[in-house]
Amino acid sequence: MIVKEAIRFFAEIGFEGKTRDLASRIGITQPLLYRYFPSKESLIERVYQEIYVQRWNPDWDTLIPDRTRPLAERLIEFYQAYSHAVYDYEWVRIFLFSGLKSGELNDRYLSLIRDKILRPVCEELRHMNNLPSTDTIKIKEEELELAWGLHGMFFYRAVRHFAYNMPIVKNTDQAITNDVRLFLAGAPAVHKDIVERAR
Amino acid sequence: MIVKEAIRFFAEIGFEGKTRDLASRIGITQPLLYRYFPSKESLIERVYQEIYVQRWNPDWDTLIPDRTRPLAERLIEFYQAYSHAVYDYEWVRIFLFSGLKSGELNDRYLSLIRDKILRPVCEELRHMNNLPSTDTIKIKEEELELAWGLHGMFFYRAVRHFAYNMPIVKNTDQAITNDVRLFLAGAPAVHKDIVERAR
DNA sequence: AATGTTATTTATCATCTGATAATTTACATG
DNA sequence: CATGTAAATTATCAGATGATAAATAACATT
Repeated sequence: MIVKEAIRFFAEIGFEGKTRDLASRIGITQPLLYRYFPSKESLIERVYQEIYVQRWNPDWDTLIPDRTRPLAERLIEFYQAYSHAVYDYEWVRIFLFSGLKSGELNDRYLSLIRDKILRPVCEELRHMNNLPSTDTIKIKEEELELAWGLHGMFFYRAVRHFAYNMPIVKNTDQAITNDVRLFLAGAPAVHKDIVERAR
Repeated sequence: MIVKEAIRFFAEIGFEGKTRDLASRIGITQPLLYRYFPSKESLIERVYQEIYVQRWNPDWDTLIPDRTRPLAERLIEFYQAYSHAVYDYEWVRIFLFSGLKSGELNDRYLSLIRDKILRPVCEELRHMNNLPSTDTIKIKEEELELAWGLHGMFFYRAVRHFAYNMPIVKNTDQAITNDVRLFLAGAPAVHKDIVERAR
């Protein structure tokens, strides 16, 4: 109960939220928190762990590189599934709070995004557009930045909604579909130049 | 001096930053702050004002709708110019902190983005792709959401850099150019369907 | 019901924090 | 140089805040 409410509480208020307010929300007294957690900091650590756990489904590892299916289909399926895991009030806000605080914790997760989503996307884009494989010409920063653009379309929607409190788009799945289609239709126009430039 | 350092300070620490720490940074004593500002809250208000001022250049109003030039050229010029105004440590972080805190202040600014950037972009996209004008068929939520995608590519880069502390991309102008080119090349593939669906 | 153990609350501490009052320093003006 | 005013510092306050200790309530076992 403490952890569950702490996640909600810190997501809403930020980590400067007072232990008394948290306790009052749970319906217990403030010192009771200290029977279960030695300090506020340790409770926050627990919140981090809880929040970061199980946000990546191992099935997704094989989803993006599966060339038996059209890339658009794979990316749409992936981002729709992924959105169900991370398009979430608590996750988005705690991720932002944590980033603004130190950034340490986000590093791990951003590496995951880069290695499990963006690099594979670059590889598939190369393949789709008949460009040299990433073995012969390795992925360039500028190329990865293009893929971050796709991720930005996706994640900025969550930022607008959960951090800026903008009204939610009616059909998220449709918006994701549009983003991916636009991205894949537009990528060839710039991707080739980027790879050429990299030679 | 107080305001200048307060901006830097609150951007770094967040609005929970202590007045003593701020004073110590400026090199003055904490009570002296209260000679110039009646409360911490009023100082934060001042920081808001200072930060939001002059972030929009009136010249930009006519830049995006100027059909004598190619749309790509206009959008690239706009976003490169715009990035010089807002791609900034203090602005991005205070905007995020303020959003996470209440969202009130961001509303005004997001309305500006919508009305001065995204709606014009939708109108130009309609024109470029020979779709009905926004007078006959008004801009749909889903269509605006597409344009938010472009903005997301742009702004999420700033979030990654200033909130998550990711290393900066070497050539921001090139990245913006790529984003706009990709967006304009990809938009026709989805834009028509969206407008059709709106009928 | 008696007794020991665990869970929870009440009372409290030391420190921090925004804010104010009293005092001192710096400075401008004649 | 004297004197009045503004600027800044020192000394403090009241309430908040993370954390601890002591007391009480709840509960399980016999």
